[in-house]
Amino acid sequence: MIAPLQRALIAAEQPVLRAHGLSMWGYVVLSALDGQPVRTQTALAEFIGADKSRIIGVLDELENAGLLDRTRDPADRRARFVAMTDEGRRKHRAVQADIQRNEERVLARLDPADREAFLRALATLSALPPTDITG
Amino acid sequence: MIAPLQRALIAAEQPVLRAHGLSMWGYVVLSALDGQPVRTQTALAEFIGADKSRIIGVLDELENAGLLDRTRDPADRRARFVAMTDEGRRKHRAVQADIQRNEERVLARLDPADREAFLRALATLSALPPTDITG
DNA sequence: TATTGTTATACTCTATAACTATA
DNA sequence: TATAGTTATAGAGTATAACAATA
Repeated sequence: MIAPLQRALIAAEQPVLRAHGLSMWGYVVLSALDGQPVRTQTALAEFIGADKSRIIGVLDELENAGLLDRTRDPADRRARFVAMTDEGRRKHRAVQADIQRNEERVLARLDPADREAFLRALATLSALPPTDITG
Repeated sequence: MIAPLQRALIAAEQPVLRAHGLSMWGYVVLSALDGQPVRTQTALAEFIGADKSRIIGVLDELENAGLLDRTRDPADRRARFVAMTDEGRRKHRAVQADIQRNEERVLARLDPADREAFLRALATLSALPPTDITG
């Protein structure tokens, strides 16, 4: 049941992201940086369930677009501190608002009590460490 | 929230499927055939959200393993009627039982009311035509 | 020697376009 | 001419391994 739902939700996000000039991974990265920045790209990649080599092109694009900054950690010049810029925060909020507007429309299909429980359950399950699910 | 949950659930299914000698798509096809067989492979592919060319190798494997039959429709010799064999049904039930046992364990994290509402909401949303979600 | 970020390479998946056989 | 199934090819996405800089 989750698979077709996710497929449809991704399809719904696509035109919104395109309108904002963002890739799916770009949005995922910005979402991960929302709130707290991150000390290493490796940690960022692991957090979003991607390989460290996979996000480099994404970070390049986001940096070129002025949506985030990569600054070397003076204490360990190997590491690159990654943080959103103000423009990145604005962009992320705008995209998120567009996406959530559509999600609201979809969630309106549920009766209010189920909707609350659904989101609560989803939050609980998605926050579990993957090993708790794989066993 | 759905993306990481699905990733973890797929990771959990992988060893179970491997133990039964089934691929992910193989399991999806068997699940789709559970209950009613299908008159054409194209319809089957569309039903599971795949391209018709993508499931051919899967159908070959399942047929070679004796889990399904492909018989030509006498009324239209282009079409191939696809149906599970008894062994296919047994295999599907066995795999499904293993997978659901793990899902039960995960769902036990939710309190019973949320769990019921979660499954009900998921059934509602996953049954929507994709266009209802994309808008 | 180990780790961070990067690049290069290979591999897997998937989509698209031909091809056949039937209609 | 159109459709069902199949095959072949190309493209995207992903993982793996090698590399340079720093620790």
